[in-house]
Amino acid sequence: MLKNPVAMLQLVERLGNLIRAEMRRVIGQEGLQPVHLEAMLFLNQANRFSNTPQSLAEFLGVTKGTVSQSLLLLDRRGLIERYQDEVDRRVVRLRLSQQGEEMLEAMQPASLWQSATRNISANRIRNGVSALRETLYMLQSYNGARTFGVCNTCIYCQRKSQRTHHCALFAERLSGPETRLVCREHLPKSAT
Amino acid sequence: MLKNPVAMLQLVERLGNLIRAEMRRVIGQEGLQPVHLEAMLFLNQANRFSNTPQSLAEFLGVTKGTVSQSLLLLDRRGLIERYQDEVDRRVVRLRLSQQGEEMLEAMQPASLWQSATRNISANRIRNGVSALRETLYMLQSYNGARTFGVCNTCIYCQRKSQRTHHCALFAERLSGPETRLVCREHLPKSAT
DNA sequence: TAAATTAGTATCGACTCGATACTAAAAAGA
DNA sequence: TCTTTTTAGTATCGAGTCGATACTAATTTA
Repeated sequence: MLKNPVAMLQLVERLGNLIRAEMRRVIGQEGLQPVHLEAMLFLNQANRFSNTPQSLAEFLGVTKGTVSQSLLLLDRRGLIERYQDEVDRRVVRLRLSQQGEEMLEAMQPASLWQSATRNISANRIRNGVSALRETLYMLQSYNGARTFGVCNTCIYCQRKSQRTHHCALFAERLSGPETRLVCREHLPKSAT
Repeated sequence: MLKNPVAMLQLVERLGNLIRAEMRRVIGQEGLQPVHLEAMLFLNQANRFSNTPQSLAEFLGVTKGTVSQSLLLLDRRGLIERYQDEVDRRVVRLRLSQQGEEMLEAMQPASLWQSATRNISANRIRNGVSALRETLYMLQSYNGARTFGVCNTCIYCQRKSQRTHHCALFAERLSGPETRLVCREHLPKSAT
C-alpha cells in the first residue's frame, strides 16, 4: 500500500478535471462541450487509418451511438467534414473543415499549461512524463484499450531510409509527416 | 516552445479521460455518473469548514445550481445527508451517509491504478508527483481557484504540540485526523 | 432599519451518454 | 453461389449534466 502512487492518481484526476473545466469555459463560448474539443483534437492528430467514427469512439471511451450524436453536431456547425470511404462503403471518413482547423488554431489549449510548467526543471518533467506514459500503457493494456500512439513508438513501424517509413501492419508506405500522427492500431514497442 | 510539457499535458488529459471512462463504467452500474463519484470522494475528504454545496461547486468547477441538482440525486439515493448549519442558517452541511461510505469502500477506485504503477521506480513517481503538484498549484493560482489541500501544506496551520494543531485562519483547534482532510481555505506554503 | 450580499433551490433548454433497435455493406460459411 | 454473420454507422428514448436565469431566505453592511 504505497502512498505516492495514490497521490499521483489524485493529482492526475484533479488536473484532468481542471483541464476539463477550463475546456468548458473556453469552448462553451462557442456553444460546444468539452467532448467536442477532444474530438476535434483527435481528428487533428489521427492518421488515415484512424479518422473514423468507430476509432473516435474508442479514443473517447464512449459508444458509437454517442459519438454519432456528437459528430452530427460538429457537422451542423461546419467544423468537420464527413465523406464515404472509397473501398469499404460502410465506413465514414472524418476530417476537420477549414473552419474547424481555424477554431483549433485560435484556441491554443496548451498555452496556460505552458506557463504553469515554466519553472519546473526539465529533469523532473522528463521523469514525470516517463512515469505517466508507462502508467498509461499499463492501464490501457489492462482493459484491452488501444494506445493511440505515433509511429515511431510502434512495433509495426519500419524505417526504410532517411525519410521513408513502412507500416508492417497495413503494408503501406508512410511519409515523414504521417509518422507523427496517431494510429488506432498502434502497438507500443516497450509492451512486455 | 518546449515539447515535454505538451507531452505531459496530453498524458494527463488522456489519463484523466481514461479514469473518467473507468469511473463511468464502474459507477454506471449504480445508475450514477462520474461527477457523483467525484462529489462523494470530495465529501469523504472535506473538513468541517468545507462540507457545503458551495465548496463542492468550487471543487468541481461547476455552478452552484448544477451542484444542487447532483446533490438532489445523491440525497434521493440515500448516499448523502444534508443538515442545516447551527449558526448560519443559510448554509447546508453535507456528509456521506452510512450507505454512501459503504459504496465508496466497496468501489476501491484506486486499485487498478495501484497495479498499473507497480513497476515504476519510486524515484520517477516522486519526481512525477512533484512536477504535477507544482503544475496544479500554478494552474490554480492563475484562475484564482482554490487549492483544496490538507493542513500540513497550509500556511495557516500551526503545530502546537505533538498532536495538537491550530488553524490561524479559523482560529480553532484541530485534531490530528482533521489535519489530514482537505480545506477550501487552504493556501499552499510554497506559494511564491 | 433598509439595502446589499450570500447560500441555496427551481426551472428551462441544449447536450451527453448508454441502451436498444435499426440499415446497409462486407466477410465468412455452407 | 447463396445464406448467415459480422461490422460501421445512424436513429430514438430516457435520465442526467450543465449554464443561465430567476427566485427565497438568512446574514451583513450601510
